[in-house]
Amino acid sequence: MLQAREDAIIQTASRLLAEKGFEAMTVDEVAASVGIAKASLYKHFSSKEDLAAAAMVRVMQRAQAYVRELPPAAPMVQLRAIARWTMERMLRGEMPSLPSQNSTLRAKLMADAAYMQGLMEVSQQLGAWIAAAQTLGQINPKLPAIAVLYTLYARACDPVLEFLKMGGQHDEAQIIDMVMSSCFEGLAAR
Amino acid sequence: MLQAREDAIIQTASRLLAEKGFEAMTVDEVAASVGIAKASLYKHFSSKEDLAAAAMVRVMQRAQAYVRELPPAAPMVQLRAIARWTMERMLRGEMPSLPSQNSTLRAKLMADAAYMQGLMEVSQQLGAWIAAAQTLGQINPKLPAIAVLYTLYARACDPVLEFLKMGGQHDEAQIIDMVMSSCFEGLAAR
DNA sequence: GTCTATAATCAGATAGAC
DNA sequence: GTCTATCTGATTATAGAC
Repeated sequence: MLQAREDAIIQTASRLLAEKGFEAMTVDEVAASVGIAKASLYKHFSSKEDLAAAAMVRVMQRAQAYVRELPPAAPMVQLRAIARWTMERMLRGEMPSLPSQNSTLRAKLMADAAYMQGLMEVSQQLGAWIAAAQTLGQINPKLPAIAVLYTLYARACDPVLEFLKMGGQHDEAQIIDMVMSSCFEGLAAR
Repeated sequence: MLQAREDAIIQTASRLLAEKGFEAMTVDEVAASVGIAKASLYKHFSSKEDLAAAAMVRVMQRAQAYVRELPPAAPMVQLRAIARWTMERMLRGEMPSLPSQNSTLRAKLMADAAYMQGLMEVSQQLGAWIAAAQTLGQINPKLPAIAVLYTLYARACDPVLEFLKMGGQHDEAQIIDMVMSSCFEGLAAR
């Protein structure tokens, strides 16, 4: 039940981080939303940064699990699946994207073994699929693999998703299809 | 000279907004960086939000001027030019992208005549070029024009640019070429 | 472990002299 | 218009009872 409580805290923090970002999210708010006192939250996480880091670790572990459990398929299929999964998470407010600027928070993550292991494993698997897809002539071989990797990661904080959602003209499935198309097929006609 | 001072303040704020975001940027910091006292800054801008809004207005007016002064060319050429200009600004730290979450700041911008006029004019011009390019079969006609527009706007805060820059493996021109390629031609090989 | 209450700090905004 | 000094409120974090 301690584990369950911590999970509830992380889940709430994750949602608020996705909605408002690290600076705008307050610890009071997280505690109130979970339904506990702030001091109780601090028994679980020793700082706001620790809490945010825990949220990042959790989403990274989810990504790790997703990548591991993908059924065997062509590399391009895997890459598309990852992009889709990432965008689904984001549209559901489950993607706690941190400001890429906050250096102390980033330093904390870079020192976190669980986070780094997840990041490494996911990046290596994606890197292998990207290289394979390029060899097969399915991914543009002129793009450095690192640029492809970052482009896929960037789907986790693509503002196009929320702008289109706010517009209210399309449902989530349509929005994801559109961004999938512009990401893989590009804006230019084929 | 009052105008010049205000310009200096806005320029500094713009840079800091690009570097750290609205929440992390402090008014103390802006004032110190300009070389004036905080109270003096408040004689020019009545709140931190006003200051950020002024920075957004300025960049919007720059975009407006850029679009207006583009020499006549095929619509696809214009769209590519805009995307490139946007990314150049961003890489130079001159693109004060606001967190899309801050609602009071967004409300302020939506109520700002100068900002809205710039946004409207730019959006209408881009919309016309997008429609023309689709008619010519140069932009994917299956993508709604609004999705294309948002995708172009999103280049102003694309994290791929700064990640690749941080990597240090490529210079700015190469980075922009890569992101231009993934944006217009897509990740998939042609 | 949870709570109430409080300390400590930081940042936005202002007062008032010059 | 600029400054120094200060106010005010919000927020992170902790103390100490239960």
